[in-house]
Amino acid sequence: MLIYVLLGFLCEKDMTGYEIKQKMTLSTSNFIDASFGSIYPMLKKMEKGELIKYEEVVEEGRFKKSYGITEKGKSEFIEWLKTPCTFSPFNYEYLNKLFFYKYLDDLEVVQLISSFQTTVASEYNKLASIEEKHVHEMGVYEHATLMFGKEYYQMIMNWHDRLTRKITGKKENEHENDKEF
Amino acid sequence: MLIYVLLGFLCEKDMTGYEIKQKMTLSTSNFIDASFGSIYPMLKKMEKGELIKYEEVVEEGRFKKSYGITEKGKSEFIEWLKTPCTFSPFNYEYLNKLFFYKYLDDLEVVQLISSFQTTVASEYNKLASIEEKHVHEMGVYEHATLMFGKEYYQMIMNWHDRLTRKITGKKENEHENDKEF
DNA sequence: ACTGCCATGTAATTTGTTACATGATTAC
DNA sequence: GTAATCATGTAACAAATTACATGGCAGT
Repeated sequence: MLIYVLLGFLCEKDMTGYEIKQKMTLSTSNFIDASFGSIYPMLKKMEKGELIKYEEVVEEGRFKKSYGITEKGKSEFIEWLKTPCTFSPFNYEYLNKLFFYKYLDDLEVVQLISSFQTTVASEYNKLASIEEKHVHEMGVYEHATLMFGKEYYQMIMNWHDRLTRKITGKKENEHENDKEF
Repeated sequence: MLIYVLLGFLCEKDMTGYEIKQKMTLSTSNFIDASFGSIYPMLKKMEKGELIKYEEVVEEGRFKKSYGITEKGKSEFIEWLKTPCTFSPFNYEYLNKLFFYKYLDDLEVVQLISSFQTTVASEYNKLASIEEKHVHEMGVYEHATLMFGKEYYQMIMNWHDRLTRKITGKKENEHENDKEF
């Protein structure tokens, strides 16, 4: 979902395709790092759909297209942001969204996270039940990949718990010792 | 890399596309779970490339294509399996390979895992250095996604450590208390 | 002069998905 | 008889990649 990363970045300020790519490499390469070959055509497509607009500028003799988000783009982005994630283990959609949660209210974020936690927990349980039924017929490596899934989900749940505590703690100015997150 | 999952499954025994899909859902859906719309065309393509062959059989009045791997397919699969993974966070290639590591020697596996550990550690360090340089200009959520990456890599390293201990422990009949993996 | 970075873009290809279409068997 | 499962397949579409192509500026 490259489109939403681009919209998210353009929410903050106007940028060129090149600048967006740089920012992606720095801050989102962790879960998404598109190439120029997908960024530029996507920007063009979004411009046609009136989600973004651009000005042609010349800086230091260099030709640039400075893209900015439109009202239509902004509202479509926020709407996407508010939609709860369907979870799939190697789908970075939720990180993509979470990265931009600053554009939502704390309360809304906590609710979204909580609903996501439920989904993750149910995935964890699915794996746990597969493990229970089929461990005996599983080899070391098959079992290891299953453990990977379980540990992955567990990590996500812990990570979410810490994040939630950080958000609510920040809001209610709690005692919680949160320096560590 | 659907092709290698299919080859991997067919290494074990002859199967129909339908059976493969079932097995995937049960055992690899954790990291890959292709649809019929990709399995069947891929099987056809692999058959043309002589990586697999099939027999038409009729069982319980049902028409089936029972696919089996060829020597060419087997050697291409093993070659792929031996190639060290290029790591990318939301790329399940290494799980895909690891799932089939039973077809390699323990020694080879330990070496592959060890080389992979190095890659993961270097990714972890990349994130850590980004964090060090840019925490001050990062919002809560941006930081959270970065922490996700770090914790994810940490989890992988721990998971690999346990797996390595299990493999070497098994081989050398060590004292190690490995019941827990 | 040459290398590296800035900046944009296209074309071909890869790798899948979803939706559709068919038809047989099994269990209720 | 009808719903679920077994079994295969195609067509249209989606989302992104890699490789290629262009050109200007800045520093050595």
